[in-house]
Amino acid sequence: MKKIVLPKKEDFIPHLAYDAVIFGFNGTELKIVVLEYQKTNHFALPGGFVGHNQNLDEAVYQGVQNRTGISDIKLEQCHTFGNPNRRDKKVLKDICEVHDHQINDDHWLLGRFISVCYYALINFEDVTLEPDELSDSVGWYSLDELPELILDHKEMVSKALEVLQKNIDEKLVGMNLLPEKFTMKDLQNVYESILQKKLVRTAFQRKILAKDILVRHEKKYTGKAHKAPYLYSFKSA
Amino acid sequence: MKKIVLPKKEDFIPHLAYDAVIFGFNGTELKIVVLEYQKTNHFALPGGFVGHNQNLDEAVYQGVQNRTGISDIKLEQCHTFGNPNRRDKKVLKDICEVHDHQINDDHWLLGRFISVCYYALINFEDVTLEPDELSDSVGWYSLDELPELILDHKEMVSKALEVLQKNIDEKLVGMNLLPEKFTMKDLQNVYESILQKKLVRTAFQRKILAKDILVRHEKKYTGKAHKAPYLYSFKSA
DNA sequence: TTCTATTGTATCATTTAGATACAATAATAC
DNA sequence: GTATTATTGTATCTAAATGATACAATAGAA
Repeated sequence: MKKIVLPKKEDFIPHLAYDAVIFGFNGTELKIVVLEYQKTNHFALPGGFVGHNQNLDEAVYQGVQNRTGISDIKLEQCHTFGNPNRRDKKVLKDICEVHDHQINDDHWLLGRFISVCYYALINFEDVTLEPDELSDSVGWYSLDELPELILDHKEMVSKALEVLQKNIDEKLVGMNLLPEKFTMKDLQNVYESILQKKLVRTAFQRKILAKDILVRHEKKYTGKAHKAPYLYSFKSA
Repeated sequence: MKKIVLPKKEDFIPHLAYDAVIFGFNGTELKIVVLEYQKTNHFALPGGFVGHNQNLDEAVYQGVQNRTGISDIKLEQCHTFGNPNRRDKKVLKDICEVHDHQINDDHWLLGRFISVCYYALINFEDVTLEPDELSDSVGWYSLDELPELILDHKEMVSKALEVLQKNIDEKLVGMNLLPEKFTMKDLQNVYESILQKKLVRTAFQRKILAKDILVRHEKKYTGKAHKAPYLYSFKSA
C-alpha cells in the first residue's frame, strides 16, 4: 500500500474547506460524483482546502478540474456550512488507519472546519474520474441511490440541488450538462432530472423555443421508426 | 479618546469573518445599517468574527443582536466572498491611527479574510443602534443614498438585496420588517421597496389575500378623509 | 403500402396577472 | 345635515402564460 501524504497545514487557510456537488447527466439521469473509501465504508463529496493567497472560487475550480479532468466547468456557490458539530474525528482516523498511517487527535485535519459548498455542472461524457490520495475509488451515483455520506454531505447535496433548481431557467444549466448538440428531448430530460418531476412536452418545447437561446441544426437519425428530432445547440452569446 | 481594544486573534477562527446587511423598514423606505468611521471617512457594514467553537449562524445572530438591541431577527446567508484581493490594509490602519493606536503591518486583522455575508431583517421601530469599539457612529441609509463602502461591501449589499428579492414570496419577509399589525399598503410598500418597482395595488391585494397568511383585525383610523384600511397580522404558524 | 412511435406545431381550455370600474367610507368643507 | 375628496376593498374585464388535446409529418419496420 502506497504511503499517504496528507495536505500540509501551513499551505492552507486553517479551519476552512470547500466541498463540491459535481453534477453530470448521462443522457437519462442526473448523477453526482462520490468518493469511496471502501475499506472503511465511508463515502464523501470531493472537497479540498483554500491556499493562503488563492481565490476561493479558483480553489474549487482547480479541485473539480483535477478530479474530473474537465476544464469547462460551471460553478455556483450554494451555501457555507458552519456548524461546529460538523466534524467527526473517527472518519478520518478510520481512513488513515487502513493506510497504516497514524494521526494524532490534535491533528489540524481533525479540527473544526467551516465548509463552502458549491455545485459544479460538467459534461458527463468527457470525464475521467481521479480518486485522491486517500480514496480507493470514485464513482457516479444517482440522487436516489446515494450511499450514506459522511458529516453533513447529504445536506450539501440537498442544498446544491435546491440551488440548481432555483437557477434552472436563469443560468441555462443545460449548456454545461449536455454535449454540443442535443435534441429537445435530451434537454427536457435534463430539466426533469433536476426538477424531479415530469414536464408537459409541448409546453416545454414552446417555452424553450420562445426563450430564443437555441440554434436548430440538422435532424438526428437514430434508426428508430419515427420522425427524427432536430438537433440543437445553445446560441453562443 | 478612549483606548481601543482590538479583538484577540486567539479567540476567533483566523482569516474568517462575517458581514451583515441589516435591513429595516421605516414605513416608507428600506434602509440598511452602516457603520461610520467619520474621521477617516470610511463606511462599512457591521461584521465580526466566529469563535473557535461557535456556530457560524450563531455568531452572526449575536453580532446583529448586539448592534441593534433586537432579538427577533430573521437571518439568511447570501454568499461567501473569497477573493484574496478583498483586503485593504490602509482602511484599518487609518481607523487605528485616529485612535492613536499603532498596528503592525503583519497584524492578523490586516491579513486575508474570507467573509460570509448574511442579510438580517429587523423591526426598525425597536432598534437602538450601537456603534462598536472603532466606529464613531452608526446610521440607517437608504439603498439609493449609500455612501461609498470599504472593500467589497457594496457588492455584499447588492448580493443581499438580490437574495432577498428571490426569497420575498417564499420566506414571508414582511413578518420581520413590519410591526405586529400593519395595513395592506404597508405590506405593499415593503414589497415595492425590496423589488424596487411599483406593483399593481389590486393585483397585489388579491395575491396576498389568496396566500391565506394574514389575519384581518380592526380598522385603522388615521384621521384622513377616506375609507379606513383594515389592519392585518401574519397568521402565527 | 400499411403500421407504429415520436416529433413539431396548432388550437383549445384554464389559470394567472394587469387594467378598469365602482361601491363603501372617513373625514372635511359647506 | 349634505356634498366633496381620497383611499380602500372587491368585482369584472382583458391579456398573457401555461396545461391539455389534437393532428399532420415522418423514419423506419412489418
